[in-house]
Amino acid sequence: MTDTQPKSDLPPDRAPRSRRKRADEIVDSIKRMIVEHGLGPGDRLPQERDLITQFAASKGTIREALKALEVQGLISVRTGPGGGAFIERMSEGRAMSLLSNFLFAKSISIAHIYQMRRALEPLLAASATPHIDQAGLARLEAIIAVYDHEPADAQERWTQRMAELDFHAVVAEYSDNPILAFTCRFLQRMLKELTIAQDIYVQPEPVQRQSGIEHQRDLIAAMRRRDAAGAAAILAEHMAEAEQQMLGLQAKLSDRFLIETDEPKRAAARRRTA
Amino acid sequence: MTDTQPKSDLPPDRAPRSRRKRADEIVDSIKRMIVEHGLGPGDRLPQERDLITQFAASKGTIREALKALEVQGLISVRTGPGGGAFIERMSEGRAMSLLSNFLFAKSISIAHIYQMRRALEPLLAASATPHIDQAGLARLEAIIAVYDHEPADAQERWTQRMAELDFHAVVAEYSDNPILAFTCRFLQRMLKELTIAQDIYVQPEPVQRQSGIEHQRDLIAAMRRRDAAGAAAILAEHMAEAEQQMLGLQAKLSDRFLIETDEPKRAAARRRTA
DNA sequence: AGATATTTGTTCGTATGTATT
DNA sequence: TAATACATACGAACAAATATC
Repeated sequence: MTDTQPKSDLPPDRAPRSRRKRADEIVDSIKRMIVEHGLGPGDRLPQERDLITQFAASKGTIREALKALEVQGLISVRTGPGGGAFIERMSEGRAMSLLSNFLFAKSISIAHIYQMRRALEPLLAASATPHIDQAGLARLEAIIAVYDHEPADAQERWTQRMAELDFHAVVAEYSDNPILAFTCRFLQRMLKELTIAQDIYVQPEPVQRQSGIEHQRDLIAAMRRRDAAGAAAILAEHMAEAEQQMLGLQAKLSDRFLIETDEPKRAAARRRTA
Repeated sequence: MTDTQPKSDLPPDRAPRSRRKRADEIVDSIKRMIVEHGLGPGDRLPQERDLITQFAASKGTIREALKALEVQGLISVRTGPGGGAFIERMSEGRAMSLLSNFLFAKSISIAHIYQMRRALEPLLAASATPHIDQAGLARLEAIIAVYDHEPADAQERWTQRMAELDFHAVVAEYSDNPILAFTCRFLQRMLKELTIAQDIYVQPEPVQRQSGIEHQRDLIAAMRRRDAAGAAAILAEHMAEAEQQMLGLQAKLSDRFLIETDEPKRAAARRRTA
């Protein structure tokens, strides 16, 4: 146990051919310090001054290390008396952004996303069914109200499509499976960000509104009577339908594409330089 | 747990309560610069000196910004002539580490992971079936060879369990769905890191080896004849069986737990300080 | 192989900004 | 308002790494 075997598990990534940077060592040391002292969210790290003496490093190096921890969502730093670095609980939004950075390079399609949603959203609904409360059901009904009528203009159409995704996000809040909930919400976010999806969403009736609403009302009813299997079945059908419609509309628009944020600009820039 | 802040309403995520840091502004500017110039992996950013003049910032501030980008896996920095900051393609390992940081706080159980694996691994196998080649099938067979016999000792038992997970990781390599592949491999990694799973893996016969191997050989055969549906069905059965066995063994050992890396140490530290 | 030029890495001193009291 | 305690930012100098000749 005490022998430090390479274990062949650690270096799957890149060979650290260059010497370890001091700031990175300090990052690891601070991480160790956190777990060894059992620090949790809200607890404060030693202040810069003390870290400087403790690690015998300069201000700049310590700041780099703290910056690294901040980007990872592990700490946040405040100025003023009583300020300093505080342990944070990483927000879901940050985790998703970081993950988006990774998937940025890969080509993600509507088909990829719906392949997963079709499998996972039913599970999500089932796992939320035992835990959702009256307040949650009321929130779902309130969201449906956003799109239970014909949109007046493109702006409202967009709002309705986003609300439809929010519906599923609320369901995720009541799941007892954190990793399932995260994955589903991430997929929902991808749909919001995917440019091709955005193009689809502004099309007239990107999804059969009536049919979708019926499914969602059925889902609420199933959850209310704590029918997990029924909830899953309803969502399976709902997802299959949504997938068909999205793919159908996609066929009319484009073929391939990349993820969200800035890809179109990037592609355009590439074309310019070519 | 002890979320001391009443905080009531507004700030759900991005609360610009404190003034924006200069380094963060520069991070965003550099990101914009990257997409606007259509920079891809391997391309170089301006050197520190130029960034300093360009943003009218000090060296320390620029370095903080670069460190932030580095942690996000967007760039890597090299010294020496021709050195500088280069655009990187974020590695899967880094993405998983970042995601682990997020899920660290939440309690993840074997049941949570297998609930997802049961749904996703069959999809994965199906999506890999049309694309896997002879080399891939050979790799799968080679991995099976690692555990097609009784383990001699605890060390080999562990090695066999890891190889079993690697089997599925190889399948993931041939999927055409990047996000599905990533998710499955992440779940596999969680199983490697979960302490409770580690405890289970050193138990004698944590998984019925014979049955598992049969499934995997069947899977290879199905893939070889390009039978995606068959592959999915085999994996569905395999996962259901594995889940039952893991949960059964878990019941004999523990009840709840947290994720890998340092949680045990942290829990121990808490106990010490208490 | 060794010297050199280039570029990042680290340190120190100092000044400014910001939140608490 | 002022004093205090902390992070934030600047600039100059020096140290270390590495590609090239």
